[in-house]
Amino acid sequence: MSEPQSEVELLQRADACAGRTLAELAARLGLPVPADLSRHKGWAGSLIEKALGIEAHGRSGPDLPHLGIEVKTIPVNRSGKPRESTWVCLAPVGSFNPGPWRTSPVRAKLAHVLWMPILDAPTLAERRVGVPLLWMPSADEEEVLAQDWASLSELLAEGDVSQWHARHGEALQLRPKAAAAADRIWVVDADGEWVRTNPRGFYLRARFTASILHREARLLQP
DNA sequence: ACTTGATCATAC
DNA sequence: GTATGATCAAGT
Repeated sequence: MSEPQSEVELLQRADACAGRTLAELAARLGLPVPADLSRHKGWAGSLIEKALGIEAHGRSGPDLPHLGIEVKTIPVNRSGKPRESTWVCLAPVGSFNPGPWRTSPVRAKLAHVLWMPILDAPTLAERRVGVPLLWMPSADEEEVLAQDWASLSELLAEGDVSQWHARHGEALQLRPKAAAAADRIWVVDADGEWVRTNPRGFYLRARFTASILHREARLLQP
């Protein structure tokens, strides 16, 4: 399958996934379904990418560079509420000039997102794809994100690593992002000293993505 | 129940 | 090590 060449083609493929179980999509692609995600955390996301004809991995930037669209699966419960926060990108650390929201890596990631809800079920194989939603931040959403970016990027630039925790931010938050808690990077702290801390990344809070998905009244087609 | 910190696999 | 894809599991 070639990559979707237009937004319409992408959305047609996405709609074709709606209502299908992960087992059905995997079978069509000749892929095994793991018993659970504990050691295959990105499996559903990769499965959906393959189902949409997106060439997985090997490139950075949006999933569809030509269309400028990022595809994200999001696990939701039976009520349609997100079960998890959403990974955005690695956070720049150390002394740097926090640029404006407009040119930030967070905005680059979130400018256009095709949300693919994955509805919870007793087993992984039985989970179904919900109704896809192509999202662009509204003016209000963008303002919230811009403000979070301003405050969080300032914290990062200041170098006070004790403040690099998950409790800041209304929509965006900072969280550790590494293979293990022991992973360390070097940064210049607020006193100009080199210190070691763990890498951080930006995540979207579940509250925020819940408000996005709320636009789609029915997450599962009849 | 929900949030925060920790973790898993794979490609390059 | 960085970036892709995320969820797990401890803490509150």
